[in-house]
Amino acid sequence: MGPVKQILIVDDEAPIRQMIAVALEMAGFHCLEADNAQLAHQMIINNKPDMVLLDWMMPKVSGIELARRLRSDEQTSDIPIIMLTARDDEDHKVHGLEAGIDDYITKPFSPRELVARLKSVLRRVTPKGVDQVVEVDSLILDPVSHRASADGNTLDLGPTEYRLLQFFMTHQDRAYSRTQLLDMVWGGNVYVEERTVDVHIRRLRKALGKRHEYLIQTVRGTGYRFSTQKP
Amino acid sequence: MGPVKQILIVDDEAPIRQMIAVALEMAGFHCLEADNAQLAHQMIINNKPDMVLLDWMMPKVSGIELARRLRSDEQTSDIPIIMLTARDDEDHKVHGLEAGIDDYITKPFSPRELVARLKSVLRRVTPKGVDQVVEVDSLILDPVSHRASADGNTLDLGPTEYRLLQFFMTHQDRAYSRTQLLDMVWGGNVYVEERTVDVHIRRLRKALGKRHEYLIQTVRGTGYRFSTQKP
DNA sequence: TAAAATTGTGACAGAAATGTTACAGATCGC
DNA sequence: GCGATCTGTAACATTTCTGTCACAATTTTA
Repeated sequence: MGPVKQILIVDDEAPIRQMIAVALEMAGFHCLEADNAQLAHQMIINNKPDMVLLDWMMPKVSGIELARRLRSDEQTSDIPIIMLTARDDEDHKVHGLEAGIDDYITKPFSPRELVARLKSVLRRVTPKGVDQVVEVDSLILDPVSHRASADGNTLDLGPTEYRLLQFFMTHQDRAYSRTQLLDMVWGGNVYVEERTVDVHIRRLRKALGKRHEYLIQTVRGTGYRFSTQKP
Repeated sequence: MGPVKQILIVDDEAPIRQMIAVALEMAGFHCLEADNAQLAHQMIINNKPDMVLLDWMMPKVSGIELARRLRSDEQTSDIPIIMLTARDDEDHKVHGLEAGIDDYITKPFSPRELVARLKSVLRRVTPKGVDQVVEVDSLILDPVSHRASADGNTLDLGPTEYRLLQFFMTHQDRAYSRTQLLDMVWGGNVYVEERTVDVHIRRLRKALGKRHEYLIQTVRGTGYRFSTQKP
């Protein structure tokens, strides 16, 4: 077991912070606490915690705002973030994903659940900020210029295909159901047939070409997965 | 649609147990019952249920005490617990939180409420808690990427074979009858010939290959068992 | 040892899931 | 308004999976 992980808890309500802190300490983590975003930012820069637990709703600077700032700063863009959110709001989830949130926990949650999710995220340290160029097997996605290219050639993708590819490239090695993809890529509250996902998958595969289409794998009975490891 | 969830109901009053059991069976769960903590503990170790419904007040060993024991044992610390409590006592809730209770239901409650809470907890806990990578003798099952591999090569499994393997890998060293397997892996309310299990076992063994097929052992007259220990 | 259970195995047809194509309406820049 | 894209669906084509059956192989029983 590696060194003790430092977790920064950011929430303006002291009781919640403490409850979380107790649970985490019992699970063998080391906790830092901050009751506002400014202080949190300071502590993050000074202490470089291994993860930040961030309350969505906070006075002044909101959690999501802080998340954006952390992501846009080279120095802090690697640190995984778990968002604590009071409502089960799909819109928020989508925005959160864009801001590079690694996971969500909806209040109320049990300490055990928190610890489990936290461990899961730590295990999967995918320190890719959202605004970072992602490269996979000479497939390059540049969110800044909003273009994807393979072997130097720009891919001709529609907006949806681009978002789909972006989502996949930042969430590799994980199987997603059609519903999840609709949630994450289309945005939760649209009603679209599940089969529509298949069609877009097909378009994306076609655009990727023979050389790269293997990256998008179908997981029969479940959905799809993006992985460099061949099926 | 995963395997059917097994719920253990622990309460010393038989009518309450039955009422709960009926409600849960109707909702598609599979129920086990225990009328005291000792028996419950035994059943939990033997059957590894997906969740425990635990009455707070019981003769001899109380519910909260059993919860603590379950939590402190590595083997059972993952199993979610919902506490059935007669009074709406805040103190208890706090103690319960520390003991890792996942939710509370205050008696009297409606069956619908119970099922709703139970599903909610399963939804929250199951994906992350159970989504642990399982590894057995260089056989790896990763529920997140929904992939099983042996010696680095992905196994080619159909959905049912995958679920079967997943069930076995998380329920090792215990023999299951064909009926039980149909309940757990197929889902209780389908009518399928028992021999069908044999066929899937055969397919799974084939997919595992010579090197690993020994893991699935035939228990003549009973069913099958998954174990690294040769018979 | 023969008969009876029990389990292993291969084949197959129907079912289910996914791939693929075509198309009509929507959207957008001009 | 107009052409070019892009989208979501429906319809049809393919692939893959499933449950059974019939028969073989193995173990138990008598």
